[in-house]
Parts: sequence; structure tokens; C-alpha cells
Amino acid sequence: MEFNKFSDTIQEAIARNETVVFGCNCEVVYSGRAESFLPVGDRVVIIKADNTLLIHQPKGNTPINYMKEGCSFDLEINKDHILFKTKNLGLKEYLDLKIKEIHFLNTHPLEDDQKIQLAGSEKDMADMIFNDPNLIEDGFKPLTREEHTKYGFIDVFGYDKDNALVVIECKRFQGDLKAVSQLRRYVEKIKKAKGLDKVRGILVAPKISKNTEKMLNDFGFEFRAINPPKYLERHDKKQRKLDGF
Amino acid sequence: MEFNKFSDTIQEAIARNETVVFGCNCEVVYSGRAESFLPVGDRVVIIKADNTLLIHQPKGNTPINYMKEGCSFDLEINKDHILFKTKNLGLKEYLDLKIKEIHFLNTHPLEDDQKIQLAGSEKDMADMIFNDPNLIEDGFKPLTREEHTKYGFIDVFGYDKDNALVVIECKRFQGDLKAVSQLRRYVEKIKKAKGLDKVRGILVAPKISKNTEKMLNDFGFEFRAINPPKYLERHDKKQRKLDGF
DNA sequence: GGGGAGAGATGCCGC
DNA sequence: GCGGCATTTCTCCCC
Repeated sequence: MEFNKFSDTIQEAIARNETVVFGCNCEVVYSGRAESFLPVGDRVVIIKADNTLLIHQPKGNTPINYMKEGCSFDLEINKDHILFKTKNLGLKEYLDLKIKEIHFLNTHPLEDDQKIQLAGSEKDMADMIFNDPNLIEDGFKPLTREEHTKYGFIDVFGYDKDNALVVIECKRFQGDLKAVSQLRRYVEKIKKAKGLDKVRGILVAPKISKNTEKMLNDFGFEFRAINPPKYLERHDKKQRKLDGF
Repeated sequence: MEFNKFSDTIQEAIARNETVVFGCNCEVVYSGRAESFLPVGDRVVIIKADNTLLIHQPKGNTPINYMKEGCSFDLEINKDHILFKTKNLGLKEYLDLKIKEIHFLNTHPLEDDQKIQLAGSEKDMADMIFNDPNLIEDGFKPLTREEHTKYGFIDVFGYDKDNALVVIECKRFQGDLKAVSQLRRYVEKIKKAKGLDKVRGILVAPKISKNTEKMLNDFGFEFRAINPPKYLERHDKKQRKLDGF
């Protein structure tokens, strides 16, 4: 694609708040929270309506470079390349795209104000336990959930059948050392705040590593193997047998 | 764009391992590690050479839905929509795209085996301190960095001028409560392993929050305000005054 | 806007 | 593969 045509199209599209997607052969220099350089290669570039910029390599999940919303752009046509400059003055971040060749370009106005509905989060686990306390043990009486107080953000907080205080930390995937540290922090805060000698700590997760189990035991904490709930099961598993392309 | 043409183009492109980008009006259902539903709206969809799938809304940094590499695809043409099914059998994840309208489509073979070069990471901070120990204090003698032992991954480990052991944890942005918990974990492990009563803990970061400072003090740890290094400064700041579009 | 913590976290490196 | 952890983490929620 010709440089002048590319330049005109992209500037008009951004002015109209359209979404821009192009494939190109380019080099990337970033300077901001860190400094990076990406040698020449083929990438996909997206510029969104909020002036977010994303650069994707042909493999992998995450963008290799990016700039957050609110960027401004500057385009400079040279003999053998286009210098596409992006800056975010508020964040003091700068990204330069040295475009050697343009493989394709599309611009289009996109309309989308929808929010995603998601089920199976850590909060859903806490809710599930709150509503069905026997999942923890007989006689467990939850008091609060998602408590954002000075004691910390405790997932579930309550009393056991002997009226001992219980702090529960939920993890939706795997409980790790960080989770035990976190639980310990909460338990100690509660102990100190209430002047208590013994407060129980329970880590709830589908599974934990060996080291995590050891650390839990060292601090006298407990583990409950519980899976996060999934409310939105919409899939007909029978259809999944077919092979795709 | 016509559904049959879209179907043919996309299947051929995926078969040839090209990168596919299209804009469409669609609905998304995901089922896997969690369950999600995204009502109808305009999005950009990318299918990469490694069969990664990304779905982006016209605003924001992160994909609203995605499927990791190694997916297979299935396409079903209906009267008023295309059902584009994605599955990752290894991860037991499924994503259905109900495409109502196609705004644009591009496919292209992309070549890129380049790795990014990045400076200013936490490891760079640890290296800087290792090479210039006086940044911590006079007489500090670092022994190891990035120590991946059973004691944990200690950024920098050494002795002070009085031959007391020092554990240093670096954070490239802001030191927080989690960082203090982490430092505490390492200090306690070292104490126990060496049978020592006193091991110093130092948190190194550009800044810390008030609560973090308090928690540090509670455990007798110290703080050093140090910025991460940036080696690749390539930008001519004077050019940044110009306004872009 | 800062603080604190989750995420369908992802990606990296070491064992 | 799992484990432990940083990330230009990002995002959300509450103060």
C-alpha cells in the first residue's frame, strides 16, 4: 500500500473516531514506565476509538507493545518508511512505530457499549460459601463477606461451632504461598484488633501446592478443597465431539 | 460482506497459517475456567498463526474475550448469522461467536520471530544494586542476586558493615503490603534456616504507601527510595513539544 | 486519584 | 509439566 494513501486514510479515520486495524512490517521503540526495542518484523496494529494503541505479533496472547487510552498521534512520511509516533503526555509514555511496509489497512466505526457478564469469580466462591456455610464445616456461621474494612478485604468472616473466629480466604484456581501470606496478614490483624490469642484461618481453593500446604500447617491454618461455581453453563457438550478446522 | 465469501476466505487463511483480522457485529459466549456472556455489539477479532483468538471492544486495553493458542475452529452458516465456534480441547475451553454482520476482513501471512528488548525491570534494579551496593548503604556487601533457592527468590542477599545478614526485595514501581509480606516470608525463612535472631529486611522501590510504611516499621524493616534504571533512552525529548492528531 | 486485591490474569524461568 | 513470581501487569472497587 502506498504511504500517502495510508497516511490520509488513517488520519481521517482517527479524526472520525473510527477503529483502525493494519498489518505492517515495522520496528517499535517504547519509552515510558520502562524502555523497549523490538526489531523489524510483521505485526498487527490496532488503534481504538479511545486512542488506545495495541501491537500484536503473529503469535501469543498479549500485545508485544501498547499504549493506553488518550494517546495522540503524529505521522511522518519518509522515503523508505513511515514514522508513526504515539505519545501519552499524561502518563509520559512514548512509542515510535517505524513502518517499512503496509500489508493491509481497514478502518470502521464500531459501536459497542455492552458489558460482559461473568460467573465463577472469587467473589462467587465467597457468596457460595456464605449461602451454604456447611461447605466449610458443620456449625460454621458466616458474618460478613467481601469486608473492606481496616482489617483488610476478608472474603468470608465468621464463627465456628465453638464460637471461635474464622477468617476465610478464597482462591478460584490454586492456593499459593502469597495466599497464605495474605491469610496470615488478616488473621494477625484480627487477633491484634480483638485482643485474641486464637483466630482460625482457612484457605479455600480447588487445590494447593506442597509448599503451600507446608506453610499452612506451619501457621496452624487449614485447607478446604472447593471449586468455584459456574452458573452460566450454556454449552451442549455433545456438540463438542465434532472436529473443526 | 457476504457470509459464504467470509467463510471461504477465513478457512483458507487459517489453513495457510495466515493471520486473520475482521470487524463484526456479534455476541460472545465463553465456557472454560469461568463462564461469560457478552451481548451483541461491534468488535475486532484477531486469529493468529498459532490459533490464538482475541476479541476486542472499540475501547480499552485488554481483550474482552480470548482463547489461548492451539484452538480449532468450526464455522456454521445460518440465515441471519454465522456461528463461529472455537474450542481448546486441552484446556477444556469453548467460545462461540455469533456473527450478525461483517464490517471488514483481512488475512495476511505474517513473519516475525523477533524478541523484545526491555530495560527497567525488577531484575535490572537488582543488578544495579549488586553492581553499586552503596545505593543501599555504606559497607553493604551483596552476595547473590535473583537467588532461586528453597528459601525463595531473593532479589539481593548480602551482609552489612557489621556482618549482619540483609535481605533486599526490589519493586520497580510502588512497594505495597504484598511486598512487605513477601520480604517477611524471606527474612523468616533465612532466620529459621540459619538459626539467627536478627536478619535485616530492606524494601527497595521508588515509593511506598503510608500503610506499607507502617507495616514495614511494625516488622522492623527498612525502606530505600530508588528508581529502576533505564538503559535504552532513545528519545529526543525536544521533539515531543509538537502536537499530533 | 490513591490504595488494595483479583484476574478466564499472562509470561518467564528454574527444577 | 509444576512452582514461584514479575508484569510497561490490567481492571475493579472503595475510600
